Amino acid sequence: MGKSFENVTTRMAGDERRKQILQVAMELFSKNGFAGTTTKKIAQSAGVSEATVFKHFANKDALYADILDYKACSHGFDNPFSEIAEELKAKDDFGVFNGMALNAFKNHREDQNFMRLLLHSALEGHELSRMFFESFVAVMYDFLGSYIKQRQKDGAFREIEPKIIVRSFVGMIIHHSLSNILWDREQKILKITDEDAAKEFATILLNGIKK
Amino acid sequence: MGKSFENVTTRMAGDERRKQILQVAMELFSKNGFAGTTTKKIAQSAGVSEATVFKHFANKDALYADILDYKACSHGFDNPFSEIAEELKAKDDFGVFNGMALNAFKNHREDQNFMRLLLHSALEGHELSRMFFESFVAVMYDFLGSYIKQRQKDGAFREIEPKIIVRSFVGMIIHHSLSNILWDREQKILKITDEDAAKEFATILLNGIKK
DNA sequence: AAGATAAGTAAGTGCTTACTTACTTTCATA
DNA sequence: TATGAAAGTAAGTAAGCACTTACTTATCTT
Repeated sequence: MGKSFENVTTRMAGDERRKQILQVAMELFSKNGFAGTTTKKIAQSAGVSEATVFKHFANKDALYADILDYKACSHGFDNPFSEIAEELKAKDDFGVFNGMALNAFKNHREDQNFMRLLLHSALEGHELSRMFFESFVAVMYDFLGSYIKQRQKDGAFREIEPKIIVRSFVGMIIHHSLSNILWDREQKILKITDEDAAKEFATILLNGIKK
Repeated sequence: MGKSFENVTTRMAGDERRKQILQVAMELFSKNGFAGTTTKKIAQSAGVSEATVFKHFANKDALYADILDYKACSHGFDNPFSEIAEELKAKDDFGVFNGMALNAFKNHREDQNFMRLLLHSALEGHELSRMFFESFVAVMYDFLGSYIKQRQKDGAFREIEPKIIVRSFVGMIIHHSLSNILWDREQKILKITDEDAAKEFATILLNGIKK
């Protein structure tokens, strides 16, 4: 008795197991960093032997790198502007900035592990960090920067270097999310809904740069 | 020949050696994190044997913990408002926010290793993170928050929850420093002097919250 | 039902890790 | 100038690391 329960087959299809290992590996890497996470722990958390982990991934580095692909394809760093396409077209400035912030807060909240992983990889100087930066951050600076430039031409915003404006706004957003993830999980310092935070940040920024 | 040079005594007084080991250890921990830094590397970087490191520190954990004491006591998280006391008294709003930003940028620039160490410790859930948060961040939110509240009473600022304003401004500052330390060391995305950045951030924020 | 293929593992490999032991060298002071 | 304490080390140790080998099971195909 009992034995039969322990003996239930846990064999999975290759793709399924791969995904499962990636999932638990991301959680561990996000908690303990690359060097702080052992392949043994990953295997244990996934409920397989270490050898199985190395059947699915050439080595620890490849496993780490594949997390990025996995994230990029599944949830994806899809264009953060697809969600605010209408506002952009309509030049609804509040809609644009408010929407961006709301979207970011939602993603950060749902993907705290990935946020932590990105920070770890930035500190460790891992390539993941550079890839994310180039394929996401730089693109966002360009895109939002060019929207701001257009609105300056329209006479809606003051003539400030657009990238400074982007940095200001991104700073508000990232710092707010990081505060909630890293330092003030219980929101002792500032308790506020995502909606209110987005509204306030967008308002402060837009008043700060309007003509 | 040569021998005599290699033989020059490098023996140090105990306290001196201790400090030197702490110094190189902090650099390594800030680069590679706790798990990513080996006691062997620390010893090599300090130019002593591993055994010597363990003569001075009971174990790797104690060495890490002592770095925090060392930093907390030496530079200390001293009050960030002592440098802008005059501006605060004169209610020179631009002076206050510009001065805070400039001060922060200077500290972050001079102490990149400590910034990185703080981030590592936040991710690893180390006590250093909590200590820093309570003795520095929380205090700053209170202090700057109460200045803002006063200026709202004076009719200078709009009635926004002061802590949201603090978060906005701190976000701009921290994110700018972190960008320069972690993601964009060569300032490919945004090249700007500390002075200009402080001025622009202060201007955007003050226009964003003024009545 | 047989054979091919893929999922999975027990038991290693050589290397690195944090840490120790047993010893030598330096140097201030009596 | 002899001595004792402190600075320093060479050469370990056991445990842990990423990764491999040689093998066993399960499942799908024909």
